[in-house]
Amino acid sequence: MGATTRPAGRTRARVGLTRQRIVAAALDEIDAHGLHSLTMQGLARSLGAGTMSLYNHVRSKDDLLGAVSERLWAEIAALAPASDDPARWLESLAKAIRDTGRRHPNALNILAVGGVLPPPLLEVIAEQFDRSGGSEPDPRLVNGITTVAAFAIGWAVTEAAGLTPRATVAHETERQRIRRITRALPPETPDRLVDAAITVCAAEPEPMFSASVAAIIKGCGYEPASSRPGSKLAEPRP
Amino acid sequence: MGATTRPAGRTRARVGLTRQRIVAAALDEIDAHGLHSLTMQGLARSLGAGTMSLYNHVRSKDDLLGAVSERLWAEIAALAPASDDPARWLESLAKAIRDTGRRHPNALNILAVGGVLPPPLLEVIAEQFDRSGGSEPDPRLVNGITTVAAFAIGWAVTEAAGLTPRATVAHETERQRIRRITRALPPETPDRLVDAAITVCAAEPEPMFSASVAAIIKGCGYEPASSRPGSKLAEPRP
DNA sequence: TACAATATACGTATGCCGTACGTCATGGCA
DNA sequence: TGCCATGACGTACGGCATACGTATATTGTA
Repeated sequence: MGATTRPAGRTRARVGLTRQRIVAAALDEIDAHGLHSLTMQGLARSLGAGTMSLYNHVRSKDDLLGAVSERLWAEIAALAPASDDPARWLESLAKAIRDTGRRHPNALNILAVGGVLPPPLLEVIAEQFDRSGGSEPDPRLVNGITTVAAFAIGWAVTEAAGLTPRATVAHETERQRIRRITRALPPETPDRLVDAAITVCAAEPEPMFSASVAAIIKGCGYEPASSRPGSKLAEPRP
Repeated sequence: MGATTRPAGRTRARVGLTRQRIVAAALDEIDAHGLHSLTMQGLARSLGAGTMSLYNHVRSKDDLLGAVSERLWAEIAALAPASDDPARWLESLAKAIRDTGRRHPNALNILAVGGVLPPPLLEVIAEQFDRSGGSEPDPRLVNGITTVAAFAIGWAVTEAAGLTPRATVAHETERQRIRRITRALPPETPDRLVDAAITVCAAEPEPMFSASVAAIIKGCGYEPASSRPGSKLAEPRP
C-alpha cells in the first residue's frame, strides 16, 4: 500500500493502480453490465491501464472475484454493526444481506464463492460474541447466524432471479407483473402453471421476509420481538 | 460418419444425440469436475459427437445451463410430491431442495438462473394448490413456498460454500473440520476470527435445518408439525 | 420405388478470453 | 551516485463459444 504513503511532492505513483481501485471498478462494471461483461482487458481499459498491470495486484480473475465478494461482505458488515441485543442484531444482519443483494443483484452469484464466513463478517460476529458476554458464545446466537444468513442469502438470490416480486420495481402494475412473470416462463407453459406462478408471485414480499426472519430468530430460542413494527404476517390463529 | 454403427432398428436420430442426453452429460461433467470444466467441445467429445452438433439441440451454452437447472428442479419436484398435508409438503420441499443441492454441489450456482419457479416445480405447486382445496390457494401455503424455498436454497448454497459443516463429510473429526475451515480462511486471519469461525461451524447442521424449516412453516401460520407418520393433520380450515 | 424436403451431424474459421513471460521505467535507499 | 525492488506494459499462446457452409441420413410424398 504505498499509495497512501506516497510523498505529496512532485512525484506520484505511475498510474495509481491499486487493489482497491481495481476491485471497485470491477464491482462497478458488474453492477452496470452484469457479471458476463467483466473482462480483464475491459477492466484495465476502464482504469486506463494495460491489461497485465492488473496482475500485479490480483493473482487471477478468480482472486479478483473473491476480493469483490469480500468487499460486498464488508458492506454487509458495515450495515449490521454489533448490538447489545443479539436478536435485534440478527434482524439487522438479515436486512443487511438482503439490501446488499438488492443493490448488487448482478454480483449475487459471487457472494458465496469466497465462503460465507469471510473476514469482514467474522469481525462483526466476533464482536457480537464479545458483546453477548459469557465465556462460551450463546448457542442461540451461533445457530441464528447460520440460519439467518442462509435465509437472507436465499431470499436475495430468489429476488435477483426475478420472479419474486421485488420492491425495487416499485410502481409495477398487476398487469406488468404478470407480463414479467409470463415472459420468464417458456412460451407453451400450460395455463394452470402460469396461474400458479402468478399466485405465488402475488404475495407481498416485505412482510414475508421480516416475518420469516422473526420466526427463525424465535425458532433459535430468542423471545419474540414484541416491540417490532409491521411483521403482521399470519400468526397461528385459534 | 460411418464410424458409429447405426442402429439397425427404426430409431429416429442418426447418432442418438438428444437434448436429454446432452443435458445429462453436462450435469455429469459438472458433478465430476465442476462448472468451470464444462465446455462445449469437451462435452461433445464425451458424447462422441462433433462440437457444433450440440447446437442442433441447444440454442447456446446458456440455454444448456438453463436446461440443466430445469432438470435439477425436476429432481427436486420428484422428491416432493404433493401431499394432503400442506405443512408436511413444505417440509419435504425444503428437504428435497437441500438434498439435491448436496447431490450436485457444483451445479448449485445455476439452480437459480432459470428462475426459481421453473415448470417442474410449478407442476407440483399447482397440484398442491388443488389438493389444498378451496377456490383460492391458502395464503399460508403461498407464503410458505416462497420462504421455505428461499431458506433451503440459501442453506444449500451455504453448505456448498464449504464452511457450514455438511453431513456428506460424515466421518470428519474435529481436527479435520478445523483444518478445513482454517484452510478456507486467509493465512493471516487473526486468531479471534478463526475462533469465531470455528464456533459458528461447530454447530450441528441437521437440527438447525429442520428446526428452522419448522419455525418458518409455523411462522406462516401452520400448526407446529409433529413428526408422526400417522399424521392427524393440523388442518384448521374446512 | 424415386425423389424432394427436412433435420441432423460436422469442419473450419473468427474473435474474444485469461494469463505466462520478458522487458522497461520508476523512485526509494545505500 | 549507483543499485534494485516494485510495478507497468506488450506480445504471444492456447482455449473458449459460436457463426457459417456443407454433407448426410431420415421422412414424407408421388
